[in-house]
Amino acid sequence: MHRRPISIQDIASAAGVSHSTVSRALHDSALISLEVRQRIQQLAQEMGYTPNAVAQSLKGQRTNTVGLIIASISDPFAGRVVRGIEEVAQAHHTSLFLSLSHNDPERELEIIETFHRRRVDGVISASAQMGGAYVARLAQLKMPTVLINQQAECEADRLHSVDADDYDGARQAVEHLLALGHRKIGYLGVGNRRQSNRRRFAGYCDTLSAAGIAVDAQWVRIAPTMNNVHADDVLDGQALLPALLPTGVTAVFCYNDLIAVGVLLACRERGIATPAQLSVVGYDDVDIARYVTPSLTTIHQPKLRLGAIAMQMLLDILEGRPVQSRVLTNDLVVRESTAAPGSAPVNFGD
Amino acid sequence: MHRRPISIQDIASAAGVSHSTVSRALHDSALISLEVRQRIQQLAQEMGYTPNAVAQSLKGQRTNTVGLIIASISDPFAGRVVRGIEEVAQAHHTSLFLSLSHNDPERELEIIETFHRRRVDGVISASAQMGGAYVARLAQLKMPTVLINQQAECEADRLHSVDADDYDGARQAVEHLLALGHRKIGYLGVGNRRQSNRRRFAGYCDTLSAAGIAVDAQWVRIAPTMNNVHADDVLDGQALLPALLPTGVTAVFCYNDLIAVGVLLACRERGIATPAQLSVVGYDDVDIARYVTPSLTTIHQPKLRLGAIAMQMLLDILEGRPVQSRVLTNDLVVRESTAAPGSAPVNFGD
DNA sequence: GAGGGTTTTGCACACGTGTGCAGTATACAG
DNA sequence: CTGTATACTGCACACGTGTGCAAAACCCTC
Repeated sequence: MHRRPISIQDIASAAGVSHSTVSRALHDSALISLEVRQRIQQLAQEMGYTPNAVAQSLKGQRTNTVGLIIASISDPFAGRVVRGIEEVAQAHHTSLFLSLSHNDPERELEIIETFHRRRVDGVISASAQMGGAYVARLAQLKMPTVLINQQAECEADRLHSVDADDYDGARQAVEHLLALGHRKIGYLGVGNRRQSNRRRFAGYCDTLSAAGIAVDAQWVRIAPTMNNVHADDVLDGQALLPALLPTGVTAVFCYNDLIAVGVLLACRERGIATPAQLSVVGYDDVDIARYVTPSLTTIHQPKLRLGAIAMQMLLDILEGRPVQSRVLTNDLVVRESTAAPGSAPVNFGD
Repeated sequence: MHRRPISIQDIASAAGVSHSTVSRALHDSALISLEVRQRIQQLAQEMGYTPNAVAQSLKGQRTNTVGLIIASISDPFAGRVVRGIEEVAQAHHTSLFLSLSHNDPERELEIIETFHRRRVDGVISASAQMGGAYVARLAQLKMPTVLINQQAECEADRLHSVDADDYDGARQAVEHLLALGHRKIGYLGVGNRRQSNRRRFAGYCDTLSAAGIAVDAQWVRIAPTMNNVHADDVLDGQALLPALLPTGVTAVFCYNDLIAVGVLLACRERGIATPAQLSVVGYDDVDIARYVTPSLTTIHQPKLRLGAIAMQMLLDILEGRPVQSRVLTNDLVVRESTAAPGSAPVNFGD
């Protein structure tokens, strides 16, 4: 029932020539007479021939295929990045293998092995976890790799990265709050994306220190590391906020927009007015940030560009062009969730 | 520089046997003596051998590869569906090719051709547009296909679908509003997803009719078809609502949650209280629905299951098992955006 | 030690495509 | 008519893997 698709051999038989001639004719090789070339091309058209990319991949050493590792596709941040990647890939006739890691190191290794089996030309990883073993294996397999938002130290020739500047983004967020007059500023982070969390937290600490404010350990809460799906970020934010309230913070800087949304929900439950009683800053500028009430002040990451540049970088590596890891800048987007500290004290508990 | 990965031939040379023996040994064939089998397996391990899936695909007629067509990855609805698909695929050692159509029929055709070139075992499409030519080509190429939320008429043997019941979902939404006491209920739809929009609209019309209410054409607005990216759904909802206000509707049923979010934003701009002055019902139950204010009453689609079942169905087709298109049921989720029609009249304009 | 049975291995081909090299046909010059 | 340059085409191999069939090696029995 599953009759196989027609091959150049079939066309060769029909045209009364050898398969070599057909192969060359379809590639418009000057070795084949114009007349024969056109006849074969038309015949191929009529017979509905589609070249077998698998065979071509086996023959040549390129598969025109790239493996993509994403932590969670439900994360709105990843969605935009993937779109940027896909657009560039499509334009260069490269197909994407999609795999979700759910921030599970074991699964990440499996995915790498699968990609290697499939002989992908390269790998793009936007999976935030990045265990050491995982990157080590990537380097060992000599698969050209571009990491997104992971700031690889360029260990190997084939390991590159494109990042948005987490440290500076955090700085902008905190300085915005300082400029509004806040002095007690909390930080809500995550435990399962250590690299970026560490950098944003460092930006937060340093900026406060530079302003002569000693960071109180009570102001900082990190979500436990068990949950790795994105939806839980909101729950985490919601669960983490109460612990922060007794400390008297008038503003909170969140690891990302979803945490911030959780904070907003928690405030709503408790009748805490935002931003009158508590200012909230997110990170990423995902779509949701514009839709919640109040709309979120946040740090905008150039997600589409992040993806597009990563893909372009990978193509450059494959073509042997010189490439250099890049760090993009983020921009503060001021919306409604931040204001000068109000007179109303935070009402914790009831 | 790009030394090729080692092959079974390399192992054969190292072990002093033929490549056939290696191939059989690695497959634990009983034809090979246990001693040789173990020796070769260990050798393969030591040499870091990874089977070449491309060659295997060429030899066998299966590639263990599935093509995935999604309208837009940024659409939170698609994200969950993809996750369901990916989970089942991963469990069955099947890799996914991801392509985004942006609801562009021309692009959809290109994608189909690419998938065919790559000899994917099957295709899953969650691209809502579905031009006729596109499905026709799929059937012509004899690629086993499962459509999600497109209710294919099972034209060919290989064309199946898994859907959530749009008509019934719309019925539930409207009956909920009727039960609350609403009589004038608007509908905000989209122009670029005709199939599902038509079905939801039909459910809306029929339910109102069954309740003895004649649908006023003024109550219905469909977003123009130019924009196909998801983010614009919110803008469309925002832009469409004003036209609806003068008609005196006390509730509006939206094609999806994003449209509904747009409606909420428009209401906020104009000082219209939701749900006191206007009840809003969405569709899909994406995460955002829980995060906006007021949280959205909506129709929950089993997105994860939709994807998982689609993938499982495709695997069944490939294994020759009998399969049947399925229609899943949706559930009404009541939240804060709906209430009995208030006394306060809608204040349109200023 | 020859014959028969069993176990183990290698040869050769297949999958579909691309390409170096040799071979054939055509044209042209001597 | 022979020799040579030129245009065109086919042979044969390669990519890496899997498999039917035959051949080789081994064991056992008479």
